[in-house]
Amino acid sequence: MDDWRSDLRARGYRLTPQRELVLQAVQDLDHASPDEILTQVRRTAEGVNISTVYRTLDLLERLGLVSHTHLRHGAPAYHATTEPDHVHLVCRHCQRVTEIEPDVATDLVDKVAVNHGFQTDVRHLTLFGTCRDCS
Amino acid sequence: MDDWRSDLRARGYRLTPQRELVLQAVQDLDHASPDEILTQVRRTAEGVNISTVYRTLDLLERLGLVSHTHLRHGAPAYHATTEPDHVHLVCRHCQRVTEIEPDVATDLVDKVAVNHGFQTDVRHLTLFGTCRDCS
DNA sequence: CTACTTGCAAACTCTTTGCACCATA
DNA sequence: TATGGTGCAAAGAGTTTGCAAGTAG
Repeated sequence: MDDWRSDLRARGYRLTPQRELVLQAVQDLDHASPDEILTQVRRTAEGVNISTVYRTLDLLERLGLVSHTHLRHGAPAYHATTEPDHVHLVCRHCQRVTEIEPDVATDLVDKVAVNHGFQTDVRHLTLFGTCRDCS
Repeated sequence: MDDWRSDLRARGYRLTPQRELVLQAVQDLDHASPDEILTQVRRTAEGVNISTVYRTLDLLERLGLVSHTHLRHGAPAYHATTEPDHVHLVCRHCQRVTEIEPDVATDLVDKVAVNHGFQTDVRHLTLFGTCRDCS
């Protein structure tokens, strides 16, 4: 929760305001696109550039602090790994995104591990379909 | 299997060589990107344009003849709906894509239907993680 | 013939990269 | 002060759109 800063430095990276702001924005926004993250960051630091956001998200993801999924067509959705894990339901009709408990996938994850030796990253699991209201 | 042609016309669309070729390419290639589909189509009809491929994939998807998922970063992967349903496993390390039987997801699909009233489209289900060889 | 389709080119969105300047450690 | 990081601008992928010319029905 706290000392990603030490970890960052321990790996030879520098702690910059941009990196703190991007991480903060990811935590505050939840499921934000790089562009939305930039907008949020710019509320505090106007001069920050989109390419810095991309580079930083990449770094934070490699450090295990953030993670991304593809919920919509174009841009990926980033969220902080400090949040509890969850699975996403995306409705193809109304585009609504719902977060649900990850344990609905336990059976699936186990079967795939046993049958195929595949370790599923549940945080990237997204189900596309039709929600209650649209069916 | 056969008379999508009648269906197409019944809905007021025209049957063009481009449409036949794109559908054929999707069936032949499996998991191809729009760009790969174009390359395949051009082996027969050189003059076909990428925008026609996009427009045609869109149409074929609306007619229920093809379907797409996001297996890699950029381009979507199209496959024919005549193929048996399957779930995709994508390894984040070696990028390998494996198709598995859709029944591993039965429990998940049922739970989500009961608990959230959500109808999952199993054909779009993709699990990201680490394959046996990479773990 | 007429309306639907296509090819072409330009525009757009999202992302990456090279480079000179800047700032952390 | 040395090296890693940033902003900027330009280049790249992937996709969409307007329009004139082509063609299926």
